[in-house]
Amino acid sequence: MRSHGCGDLRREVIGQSVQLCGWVDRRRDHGGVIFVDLRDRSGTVQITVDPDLGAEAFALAEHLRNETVLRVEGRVRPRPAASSNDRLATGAIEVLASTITVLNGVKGNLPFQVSVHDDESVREELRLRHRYLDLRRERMGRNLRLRHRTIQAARRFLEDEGFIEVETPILTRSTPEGARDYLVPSRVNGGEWFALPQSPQLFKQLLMVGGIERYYQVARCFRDEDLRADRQPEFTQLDMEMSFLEEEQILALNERMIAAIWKAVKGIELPLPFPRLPWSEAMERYGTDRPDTRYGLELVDVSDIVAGMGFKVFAGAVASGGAVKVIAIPGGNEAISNVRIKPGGDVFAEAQTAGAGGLAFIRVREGGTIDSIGAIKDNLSAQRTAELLSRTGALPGTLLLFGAGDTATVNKALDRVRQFLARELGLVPDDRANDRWNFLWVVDFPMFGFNADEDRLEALHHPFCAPNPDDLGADPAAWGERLPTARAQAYDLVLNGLELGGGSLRIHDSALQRQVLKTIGLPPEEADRQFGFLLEALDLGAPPHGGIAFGLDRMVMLLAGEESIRDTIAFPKTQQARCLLTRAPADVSAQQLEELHVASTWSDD
RNA sequence: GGGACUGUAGUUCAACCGGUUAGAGCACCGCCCUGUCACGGCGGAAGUUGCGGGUUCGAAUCCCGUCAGUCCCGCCA
Repeated sequence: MRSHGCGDLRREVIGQSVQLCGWVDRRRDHGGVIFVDLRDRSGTVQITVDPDLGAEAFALAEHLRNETVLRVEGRVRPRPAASSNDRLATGAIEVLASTITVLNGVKGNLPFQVSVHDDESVREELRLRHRYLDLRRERMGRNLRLRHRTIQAARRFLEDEGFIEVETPILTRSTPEGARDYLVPSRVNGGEWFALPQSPQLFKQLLMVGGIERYYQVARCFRDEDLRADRQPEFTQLDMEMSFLEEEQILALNERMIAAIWKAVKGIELPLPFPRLPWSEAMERYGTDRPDTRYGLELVDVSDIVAGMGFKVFAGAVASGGAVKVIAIPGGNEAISNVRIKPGGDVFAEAQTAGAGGLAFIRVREGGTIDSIGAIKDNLSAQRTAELLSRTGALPGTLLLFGAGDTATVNKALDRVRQFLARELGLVPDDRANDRWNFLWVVDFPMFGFNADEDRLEALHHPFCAPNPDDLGADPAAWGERLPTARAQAYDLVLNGLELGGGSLRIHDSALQRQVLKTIGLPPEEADRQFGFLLEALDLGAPPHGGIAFGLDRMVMLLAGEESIRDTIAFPKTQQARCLLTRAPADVSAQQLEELHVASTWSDD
């Protein structure tokens, strides 16, 4: 049907007859001569239609509309010197058309412009409803090719490292913990349900028990939770698991894989190894387990300094077991007005969103004097003031913003404020030049976090993470006591303040696995019912193993410089978890439900 | 479940404090144009201002409700 790609034509083929297929990107009709930019996935080329050299083609070209699908036969010739276009890869040549065939037309109006020259932003609702048109546009085509190159780079690397790609079930069983499951009723086994996997976690561990040793998968995962710019109900993980490796070896291997991907996709040599930061230090200095370390504004704990002082917000927070932490903003006196810190201000709003009651502040003046609200100023001794300035390293002109309360809220609020101010003050580099890809391993996560709503411990990653043996001790009798505060051999890869992936060494001892399940409140009989297959496998020669999973959509998003993973997915869903293209989800017939032994309780009220 | 923003021609946007016939670019249709490349020129058609209700002499504009999209909180091991 065609001999060349439109965008592949160069001087080398001058004089040759070519056959091209593609879409009309634009048409320029000069009355006597008509230019048609023909576009296929390789690019665009100018088709020149001259009435003297094909009356039929000319008559047809006079009424060609954008996005009409054409086959063009013609001869490649150099453009007149003055008409050469060096902004176009094919700009030195053109194709003089002898025959034009319309393969398909466009009926009615296009929902939006497709042309490569049209970078107008289009309402996302329309882009999603006519996704096939959106995919024809430059941006989405580029993103999907970039996604492909990302996956290919990972596959090449993992192939060289001896990994094999194994598919795991999409229809599996629902397990407790974690996100809501998408459920699928079983017709054959009435009243019973499959769940779509939230991740292939258990299967990849079983593959290790199965002696695969090195597994990976580009794995679709499903979670029935509310959406965000970086969360879709179905998303893709680059999922890996390996046997007989220490934690450090796993990190090193994954760093090399990330470096290989960045090299292949961006042509960038990432410096290895990536820094490692213990979780506790991340929380202390940044208030989050995925800090953006491209800029300062670190959190400073001043609880001990303000403990027992007359300002009750500070003293009370410390007395009730919480914390008082500070962000010191050099030059903040100039940059941030009181109005912005007080109720109604944008900085205040950031803290409030995170659950903080407000932000206390101190402005550092010349000669070690301070300005603040009376309640703070009047209650802060010279001694305490000096200690504050010393600990925060605050010079004159510095604004100190305080968070006070329970430690989790303080961390959360100041983390938000820190990120907000970094953007406001222009501290976040918006280019992604070499050194701006700020990778970081956060290691030594705790095994558990406390879920106040359910009044129980829950796994911070998932309940199959292996605890750190140093924290656990050798005596199994002490496990129950020592586990709740133990660190896990778990790690997250953080890039510019976003979690790119995470993993852990896994438990390969059934007694320890039972103990962990018990710790999160799963009674033994329930553990056996839900996870008996895993516990049994662990007893039948499970090797030490561990792994990691990367959020592929998010990785591609960052590589592509996009701000939503929807722009890296061919057919994404809206925030209401709908597919605007197919109109899914949708009604099914009563007969289908009956066959599935399902009755709907839904009502519109 | 909650908060915020957006919705005007096929599309991207405009329309000031509520006041004339809701405008412009691109796309579309017609005519002109032989070297453009986001071609150019002339003309034309195209609107349930998301939908429903209310306030008002008068509503794209104000109010209430609703639908859709987006961002965020909750939620997401």
